[in-house]
Amino acid sequence: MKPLHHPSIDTIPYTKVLHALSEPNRLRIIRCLRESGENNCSTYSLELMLNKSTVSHHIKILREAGLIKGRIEGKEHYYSLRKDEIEQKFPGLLSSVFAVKDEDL
Amino acid sequence: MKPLHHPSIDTIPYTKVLHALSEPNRLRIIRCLRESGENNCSTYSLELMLNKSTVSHHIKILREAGLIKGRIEGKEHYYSLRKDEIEQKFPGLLSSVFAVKDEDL
DNA sequence: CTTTTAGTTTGATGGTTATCGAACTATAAA
DNA sequence: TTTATAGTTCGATAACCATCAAACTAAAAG
Repeated sequence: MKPLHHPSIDTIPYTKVLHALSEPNRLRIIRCLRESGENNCSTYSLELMLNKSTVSHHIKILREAGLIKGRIEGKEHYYSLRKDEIEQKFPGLLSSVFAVKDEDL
Repeated sequence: MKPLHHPSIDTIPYTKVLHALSEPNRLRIIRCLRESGENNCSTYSLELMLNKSTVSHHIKILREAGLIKGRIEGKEHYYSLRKDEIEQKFPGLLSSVFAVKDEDL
């Protein structure tokens, strides 16, 4: 069980964050995390109707872009938004993401 | 000389806009347009050290994502930001783009 | 200990993208 | 009319990406 790596926000280019957010399923994951605070992968496999390996892939990209952080509890992985850090480094970005209407994704 | 097509902002998904902005050279073009108001392609060929066909490609993606509009004058094409429309549809997004420091792109 | 459950990793596939050079179009200049 | 200039389009290439299934890892349940 290797621990999850969470990059320092300072090392992450803005374009990398935008790229992570520019995939519709990943954007849905981020928006879902705002509502629920914390979720695990099986939640998204169900909600997005994606294979679990695909979800794992998207989660990894979001994590490496500094957008989410993970916590392992038993055999479940829980993820949450790195809200304050992102807001500190890239002010207004997450507000913009959450302001968008579902039908405009 | 077929006229340039500018899609209505209402037809453009947020993820498409993010994707257009997630490429560093395209993001530089957008940020440059904020400063200068209007520019043509040769400006960017020089500034970004890219082949003119590559610049043309990026400009097209930005235009089709609803971010810029073009005006043809003689043999030069001038581009400008669709600032107000974007701000109306996706509030805060452009502010976030302009708030980023050059070294964090 | 065996089985189930949650998730990652790997390999493959089909699609997309950034880049360039060459050919093309259209306007302006000589 | 010939030439130069600004930009688009096309074709090719190499890299990247979203997706899935299969194999793997680790923890919980039986």
